[in-house]
Amino acid sequence: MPVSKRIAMRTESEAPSTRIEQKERTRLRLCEGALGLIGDGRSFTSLSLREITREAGIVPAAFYRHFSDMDQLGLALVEMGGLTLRRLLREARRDGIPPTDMLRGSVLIYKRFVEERSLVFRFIAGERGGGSQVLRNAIRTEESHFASEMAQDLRALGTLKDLSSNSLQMICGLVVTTMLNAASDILDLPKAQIRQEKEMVDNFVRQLRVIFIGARYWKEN
Amino acid sequence: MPVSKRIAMRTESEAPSTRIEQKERTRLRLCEGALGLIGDGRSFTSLSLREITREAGIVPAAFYRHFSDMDQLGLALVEMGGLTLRRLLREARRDGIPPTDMLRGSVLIYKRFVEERSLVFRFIAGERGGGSQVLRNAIRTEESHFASEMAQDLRALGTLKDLSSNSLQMICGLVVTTMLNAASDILDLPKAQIRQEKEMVDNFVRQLRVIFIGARYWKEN
DNA sequence: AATTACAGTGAACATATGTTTACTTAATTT
DNA sequence: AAATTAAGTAAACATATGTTCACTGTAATT
Repeated sequence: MPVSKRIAMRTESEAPSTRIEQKERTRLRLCEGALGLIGDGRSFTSLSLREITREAGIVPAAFYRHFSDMDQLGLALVEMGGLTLRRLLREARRDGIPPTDMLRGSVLIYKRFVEERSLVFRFIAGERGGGSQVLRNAIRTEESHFASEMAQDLRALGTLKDLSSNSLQMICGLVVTTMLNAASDILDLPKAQIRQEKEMVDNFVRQLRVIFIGARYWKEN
Repeated sequence: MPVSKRIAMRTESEAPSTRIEQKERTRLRLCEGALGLIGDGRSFTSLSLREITREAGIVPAAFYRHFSDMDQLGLALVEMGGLTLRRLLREARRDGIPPTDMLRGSVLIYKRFVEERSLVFRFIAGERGGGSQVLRNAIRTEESHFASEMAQDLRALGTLKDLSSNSLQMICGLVVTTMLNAASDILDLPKAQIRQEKEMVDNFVRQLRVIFIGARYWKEN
């Protein structure tokens, strides 16, 4: 089952391999190993150090060259999750928002985005409420950064002009949690059940619509 | 560390103990043992059968007299969670909604409710997005029942008269996920940090307000 | 060219795990 | 009162775990 039968030090046509590059590479293999196991339907907290190193193709003891602890690996994954979320916003900024039926368009883009990065989202959605205190807090921080960036973008777009930045932040927080909840739903969609899929997307779109209507009519204090 | 040093069969002043009662009792001890470990900051998926039986004061093999599987124990806990949610609504129905500042009042009641049943809510909040597929689906079902009941209650109260029951269900779904997200926040509140506590409650209240404003101005299709 | 730093090895450790099997012992049924 | 049922026991099993230690080979530094 281990995904890599590659040995670690022998640089087999992989790259010129400076030392730090090589270290980076196996560090990444550890992260991806963990994500891979999560993809098999396991929760991060239930993973053992040994299966992860097995997956990464190194010996258990070598784990400690990269992380002092499973929690540290978890934090690295949270950071990957944060980067992923930022990329979502960056791409949205670049491509602009779909001109007609903005919300539905955005939701479909988001859905695709989640599906293409299913492992990271599984991890985030999974450890957000469960896992260890440390991870939960780290994820919360990442979420709130994400919400802040989203608020900035909305400001820049001139959406919801009348809201105080405080209120805007609070609303973006609500949007973010709704998005992450939806991520979990998206990932659990039975394959090729387009009926159920339509329904889920529809529900998601309508929930966001409710939030934005609420935001438009929001009165400070 | 095991919370019960009590032996199982010897009925030591516990009760008259018919056989089924006794079985029920240790079954409960298994559930509570699991919840207890979750309370220590562990996720359900990471618990082992053996620690749970240790906690319950029985021998590992005896576990199978009650559940064929850890997943089955999980499902029992989900059911407990469902019952807990129903009780929340039942009490709300009985006591009525706080007359002034309804939302804030409800939130404070909910907060207290969550804190008093922290273990069940930790479990639900934790396994909702993570854990096994089976558990996630079971929790989803429970959530949707909860949302339905809430919708019924809102109907009976004459709130949001103009909404189709479909839309009402969708909005209650949003409220429920927001509540469960908040539950996670409530449980992670650092003890006696009333500043942070106020802020969290405030945010929660305002998010719900946004949703209900959105609901009031919602137009079908 | 000689030295050093260090990512990865391999073996050993003490413990923990899930599941099975034959058993005991008390409540229930006959 | 005797026979049956079944919750809980005790021991054994094969495997898995996290962490340690002295090691090796090579890229990097001197």
